[in-house]
Amino acid sequence: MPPSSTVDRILDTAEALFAEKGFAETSLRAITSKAGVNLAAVNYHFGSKEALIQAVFQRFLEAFCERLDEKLRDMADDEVSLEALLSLVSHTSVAAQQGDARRVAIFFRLSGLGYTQSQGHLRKFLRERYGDVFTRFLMRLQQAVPDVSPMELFWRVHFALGSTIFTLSGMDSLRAICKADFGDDLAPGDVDKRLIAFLAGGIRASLQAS
Amino acid sequence: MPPSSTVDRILDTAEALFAEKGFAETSLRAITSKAGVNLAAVNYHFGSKEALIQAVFQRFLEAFCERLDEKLRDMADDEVSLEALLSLVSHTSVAAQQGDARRVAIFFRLSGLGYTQSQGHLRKFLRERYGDVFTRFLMRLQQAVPDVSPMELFWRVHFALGSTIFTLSGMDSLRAICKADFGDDLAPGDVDKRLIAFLAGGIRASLQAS
DNA sequence: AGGCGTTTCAAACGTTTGTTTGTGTTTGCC
DNA sequence: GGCAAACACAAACAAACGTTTGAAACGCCT
Repeated sequence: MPPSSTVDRILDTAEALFAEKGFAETSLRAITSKAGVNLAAVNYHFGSKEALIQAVFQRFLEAFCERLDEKLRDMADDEVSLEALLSLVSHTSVAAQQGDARRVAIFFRLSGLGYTQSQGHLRKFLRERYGDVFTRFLMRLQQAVPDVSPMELFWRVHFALGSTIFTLSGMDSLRAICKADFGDDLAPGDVDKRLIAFLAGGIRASLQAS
Repeated sequence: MPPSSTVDRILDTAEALFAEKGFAETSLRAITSKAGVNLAAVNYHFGSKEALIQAVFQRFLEAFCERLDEKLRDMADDEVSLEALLSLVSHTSVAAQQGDARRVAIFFRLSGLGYTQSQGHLRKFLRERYGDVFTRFLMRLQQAVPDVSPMELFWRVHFALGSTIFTLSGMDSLRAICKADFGDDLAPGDVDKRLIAFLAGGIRASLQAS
């Protein structure tokens, strides 16, 4: 099967299973048997399970961060609206996964797991590797909403991050519920639009004195 | 040690360890040894690890849902603002944990884990048990923002849920980062206020035609 | 063809997991 | 005081885990 090597088959299967069940709940035997490769292949090609997890993230985030950074540079010093910046993240996610909505969902699901699960090695790995792209994006956001103080923005960005990861993690289930309850079969793009409106409203909200 | 029985010691220790590391990553041996009870005690009193997880959630949510439902009934048909409803959830969480901020953080952290981890038994358990309280709260929300269509509200509530769970899951780390970066040592209550303002802004946001 | 580095494979390794067993120990009730 | 029922305990259980091993198969180069 030349179109997919052993390494790729492991990565493809691992990212799907990790997204579905979590890291600790996914065994190497489950990955290798579903991928049709030998059990020892993971340790041979990646060294350990921990390294495999990092490799999965790296393949995801490399493409995403590269594209995002490029777009941010292209904008130079232009004034960019808050909505445009949020849409940029959305579009970059989709583009980085070559338009495959299923993979986009996996991408955010894994991001959420990476944020909540794992007691250290992953967070550290992600921070060291992609922290500065995040910082550059944050500065752009600050330009778009100068009325919001830096500290306020810090919190609101994390609020927004929570919404995004949480929503897109379970997007499939939520769309199914939506269809069942309201008879409305939304496309993933429709959800994005709604989410962006929500986030923009929240980030711009006035903080009442109290 | 009469003030805390074996069952309570197991529940206390389990909820703390689950919140810290996740369900799969926490072994029964870790729980029982830290709790100072025999390994077999878990299976004797709860039946299985899965049942222990459910028992931990039940102890948390019973108190919370009972209080929340009571407050909702007290409001009868009064007009209640969106902010007041969101604050109600916040205050009820704190009250249900007897004001212990550490336990409130654990509560939300566990909620997040329950939502993302576990492939079914927990979500089903939670839905069957506490689904109607959630529905009643949703109806109140709809009264507070009649301009938002039911389907739109459905999505925005889940966006808000994501923010809340995600934020309060990692509140401690975020407060530490905030202090390091801005020199501002926020109390948990301050975070709540900011979060509520963000959520209200998002839920009320206008959905631009596009 | 032959030798060599790379990759695959079945099998086994030592741990750790959740659970069960059998035997004490305590407890409350008549 | 004695007798069940409820509980605690050390020990062992089978299963699953990540990892390692050594030999077989492959692709390539001269």
